[in-house]
Amino acid sequence: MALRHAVLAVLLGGEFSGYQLAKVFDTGVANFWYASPQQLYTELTKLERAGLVDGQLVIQLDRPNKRVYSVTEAGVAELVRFAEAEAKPAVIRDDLLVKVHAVDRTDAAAVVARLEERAVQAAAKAELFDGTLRALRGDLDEAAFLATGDRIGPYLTCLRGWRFEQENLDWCRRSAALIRARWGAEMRDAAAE
Amino acid sequence: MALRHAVLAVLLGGEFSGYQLAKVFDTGVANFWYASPQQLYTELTKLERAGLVDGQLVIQLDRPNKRVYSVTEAGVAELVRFAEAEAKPAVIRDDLLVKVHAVDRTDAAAVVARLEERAVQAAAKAELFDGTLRALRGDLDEAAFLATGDRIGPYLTCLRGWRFEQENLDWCRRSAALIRARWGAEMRDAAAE
DNA sequence: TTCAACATGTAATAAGTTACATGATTCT
DNA sequence: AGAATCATGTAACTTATTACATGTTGAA
Repeated sequence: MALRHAVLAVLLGGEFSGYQLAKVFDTGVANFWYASPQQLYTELTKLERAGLVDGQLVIQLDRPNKRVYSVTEAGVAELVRFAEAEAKPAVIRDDLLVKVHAVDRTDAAAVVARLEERAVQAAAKAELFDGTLRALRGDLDEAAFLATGDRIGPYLTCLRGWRFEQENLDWCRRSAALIRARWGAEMRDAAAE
Repeated sequence: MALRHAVLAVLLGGEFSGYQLAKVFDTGVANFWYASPQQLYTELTKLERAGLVDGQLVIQLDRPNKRVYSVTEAGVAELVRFAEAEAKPAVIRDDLLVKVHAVDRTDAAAVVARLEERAVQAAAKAELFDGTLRALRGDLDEAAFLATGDRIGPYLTCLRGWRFEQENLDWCRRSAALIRARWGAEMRDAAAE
């Protein structure tokens, strides 16, 4: 009963097939929800049976046919109910932070490597979100778009995702540098062995 | 096989009972992992059977007895293996951002209310983490602590959590103000009905 | 004596992940 | 002919959530 609303919220932005949705959810939809393709296919089936979305077969000549979904009136009503309910605290589960938390007793060189990998990913995501924000704004500047644009919801969530990834990048770099500074000698010793 | 490492990482900081751990995980352990008490009790049982933690009964006169756990050598070895494995992308699932994403088609007043609730929670958490950071630093300033303190891992993760909550607070406030500005008239109309 | 905090679990259900399966179409 | 992308699912398994269940101790 949770993925359901995330899917409905994304489908407000237009018609999507399961495959297209899977790509959107794979990047984490501006960092607020992640779902696997398998989850999406089953969820779309459930949503359609519940009458919250409407699926239409699209015949394609240049590639395999697909089924695209759009939100029904009942689906919008469900989103309204959801908006009024209390928001649960966000669920965050991050492997990398567990590794950093334990760094003093494990393997500093390995943790630094993981931080650097994540930094690269964070930079890529920040740039991706930046592009999305520009596309949503169009010709308008941010203030004008937020005052007059037709859908500010996706813009606000994307802004949050963008800032999150920028902070992530900054934190990964600083943490890696600090760990290097403390375990530099040992890391060189280990490399020399 | 995921909560396991988060529990081990926290237990590196000392002995904890299931009940104490539950309180730590309830705040999200500096925003990198959330787990319910039920999960923790079952996980601790599994960890002890696997020999990764060691449980000791503590007789208490002033309150019910408890069982406190500490990480064994095998537990530390498991954390080292974990540190070297690739970090999975973080899982984030946030109800509130779904509500905001859909705000243009749902109930702006309700979403603003949820944003304000979250802002209060974020401010409280930021302050909590700030206190934790100060306690970890002791008399030292941040640079000195990071250079010479005996465990910087928990400090770095707490720093991340602190920044995250500050950003959260800022985003909630700005988003609420923007939504109010756009739907102010309608929100007043609805309130007047 | 009732409430809050301390303390620990089990069972049923829901959700999410991983592995398995298939097939079309385009490009090299 | 083989790889990449598009496209959609099912089944088995692992995790997480929710509901249930119990009991101690201290303070109001």
